[in-house]
Amino acid sequence: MAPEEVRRHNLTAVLDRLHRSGPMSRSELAQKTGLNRSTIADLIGELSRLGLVEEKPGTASAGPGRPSPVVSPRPKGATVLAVEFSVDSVAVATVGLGGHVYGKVRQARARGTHSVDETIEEVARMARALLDDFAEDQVLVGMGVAVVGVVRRRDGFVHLAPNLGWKNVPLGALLGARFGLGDAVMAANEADLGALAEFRRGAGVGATQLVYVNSEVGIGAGIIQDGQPMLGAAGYAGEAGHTLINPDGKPCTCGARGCWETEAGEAALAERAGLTEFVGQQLIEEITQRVDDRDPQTLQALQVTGTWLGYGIGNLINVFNPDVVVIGGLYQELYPYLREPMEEAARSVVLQAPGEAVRIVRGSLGVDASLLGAAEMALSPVIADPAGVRAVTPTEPPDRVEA
Amino acid sequence: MAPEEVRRHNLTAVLDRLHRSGPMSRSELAQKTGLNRSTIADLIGELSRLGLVEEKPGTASAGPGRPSPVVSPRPKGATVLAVEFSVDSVAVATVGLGGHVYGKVRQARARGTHSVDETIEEVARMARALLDDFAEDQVLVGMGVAVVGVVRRRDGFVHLAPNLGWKNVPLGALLGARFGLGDAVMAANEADLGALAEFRRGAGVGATQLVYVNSEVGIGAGIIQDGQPMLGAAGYAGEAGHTLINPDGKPCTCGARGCWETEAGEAALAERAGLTEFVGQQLIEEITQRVDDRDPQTLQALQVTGTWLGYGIGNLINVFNPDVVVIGGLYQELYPYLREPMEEAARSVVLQAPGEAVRIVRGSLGVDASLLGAAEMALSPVIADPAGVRAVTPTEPPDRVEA
DNA sequence: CGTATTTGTTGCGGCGTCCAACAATTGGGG
DNA sequence: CCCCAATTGTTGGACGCCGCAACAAATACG
Repeated sequence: MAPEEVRRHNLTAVLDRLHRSGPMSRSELAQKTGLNRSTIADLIGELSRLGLVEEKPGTASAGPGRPSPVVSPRPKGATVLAVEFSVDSVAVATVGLGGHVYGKVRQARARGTHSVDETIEEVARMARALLDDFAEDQVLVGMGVAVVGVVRRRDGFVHLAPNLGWKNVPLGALLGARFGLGDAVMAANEADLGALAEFRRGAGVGATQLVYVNSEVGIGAGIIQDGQPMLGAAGYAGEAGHTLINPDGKPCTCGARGCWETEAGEAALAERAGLTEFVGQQLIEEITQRVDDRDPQTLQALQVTGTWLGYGIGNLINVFNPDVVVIGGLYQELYPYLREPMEEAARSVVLQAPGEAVRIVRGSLGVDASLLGAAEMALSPVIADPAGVRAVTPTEPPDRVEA
Repeated sequence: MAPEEVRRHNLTAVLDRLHRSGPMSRSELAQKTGLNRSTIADLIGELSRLGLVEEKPGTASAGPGRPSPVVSPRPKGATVLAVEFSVDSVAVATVGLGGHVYGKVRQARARGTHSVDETIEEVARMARALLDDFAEDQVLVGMGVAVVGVVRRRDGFVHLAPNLGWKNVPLGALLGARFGLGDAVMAANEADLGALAEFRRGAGVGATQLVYVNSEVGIGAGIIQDGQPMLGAAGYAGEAGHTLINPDGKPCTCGARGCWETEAGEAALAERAGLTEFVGQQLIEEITQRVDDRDPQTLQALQVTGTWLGYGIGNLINVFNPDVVVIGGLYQELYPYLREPMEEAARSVVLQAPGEAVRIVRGSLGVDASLLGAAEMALSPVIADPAGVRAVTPTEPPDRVEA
């Protein structure tokens, strides 16, 4: 490890703290990082010159002593485009260092197959409005993409996204080309990014081992292991929705039978509730309505589905020994109704030791978890090498098509 | 990161390479670590003064140029006691840096409850013979312990070890006190350590994401994630044997029903084969015999058990996206018979993407995997801080009891 | 208003790595 | 047999980065 690597390491340590925990006094930074006051001063100076942090004179004063200036991450210094391709919507946001959201657009779409090209053009239109709002000195550094499907981390290759009708789509490369961002595009699975977001800015802050359970049409899991996303050998880890949990179960879209998601997924819930004509948000609303009316079939459906959900969660707890399990996706909204059977079922599976320390909680970022996770992912190279920040200038998106 | 931490980091980088990959020329070390020739010379000098490596003059000469001396890890410089408390045996070994095994003793025991104190005394007797063989200048640095049960990593507290009849035993502290090793004792689960050993010195060398499936009485998994053992929040990760895989299955010792190990474990196999009076090695031998005789019930039992084994492995592949799955424990020996149904069942569960790159292989370390893993674990503090090595002197174990 | 306390600032020293020049050693070609 | 190219250990010096200690600045409290 060369001296310059040490420098990078320490710049990262400081910036990472600010990015995660927000504004902080210089002296606090020195304490937390264990670095000397003079070193911190020097590091802050460099980060400030790079435009990644800014200092406001001594706003923080508690007790006697010279007031310490407060250092804040500077969102304009490094902003990313976050994009989410979800089951029934597409979303774009601009997010800066420290997690500041400049703007966010979500566009509902019918479920089913969508052309890749048209979808990208739609994203381009949505992004244009957000990019137009950029300040003069605002620096764009890349793009993060969340996809509801199996995505290879390395290059953003979409192996399979049944809910979009995509197969073997080099999405990362396509977006990079379309926006003129080259390889400053990172893509990953929705659940993995939801996990990252809830871990960084949501219900899982402070966890060391986090399991995020994302339910949309299918069920996916995202895992944070020792503070780092667990990617697997090729970035495909977390496909817990297709673990076998009931050999006598229903056939699954994946070709197997009795997968967790065939028992605990949205379709299973809808079928048990006799509401197969509804999907997504409408299904949620319909169910909520019927719960209020104390409809027995709906209550029973929630009971059964919650139980299956809990079995699968129990399995994940035994395997990962997490301190937090976060329920994300659709079921966030049904959490109050699913909670009891889910927790009971999980308890029935979980061994005593891993069961003692775990909390099962509802996600706190709502539908935007994956989108925010995509932003976090795209910001990570900046934090890993603050001095290496390169601004990218997107090619001008096309003018809006006039009617 | 202070300068002294940089030094430690680089010492670790060099020693770790030697420990894992064995003897290596100086120039090769420089290449692999990216450090300068002069820096390498300095680091080797320090490690040599610490007694952790030794140089033999230019044995390695390929092509023109000045021959580069070969640097080797020096096992005597840091040796550990490795102990394994398994289902039907206790084992002790002395292992030095680089993985050199000085001696190894395994003592078969009947299954069932064993007194903690007597077991520790037995280990002390076994260890004595090995310690007597120590050379004058051989340095003992600690003890690593593998336990067939649920063990808390931090302090070696045995939460539950049904196969030994132990519950809430502060094993780490007891062993530390008995041997006068204080807190230089580390304990962990058998499967976790089997994973570590196969990853470092067995069938999983070179993997990035490894899943080790250990079958003794129950089934446990050990996971290597990005080259590091995955421990979970409290060190209990990997209890895959108690994941629900068949809701209509048999009751499990854990209180639940349809756990993976009730379907794919040793007891299930024995029952299907009609050999419930045999356990462990005897069961293996009996089965092997009957397979040679083409006994239909045995063949069928292997077919069914292999299938269940494969389902669970498939689940793990979907969740972890490993590049290697290593079959360890009892089933290593039945691997040839289990392989086909296992692989077919796994394939039926695994998604295409994570299934493409994975290899399912038989462990190559045999019954000693966990024991060797315990040694690797106990050696890890030396590698993490080579300059901080402290020799420990075990209290003289009691004289052998004369008959 | 003075004192204790905390923290930024500054100059210096130390540690650890890199660099460049040189020496050592070997293989191969004439 | 000798010379040259290639590779690598060795050595002294330079550089980068951090820690330290003394000092200055700014605040709370009595």
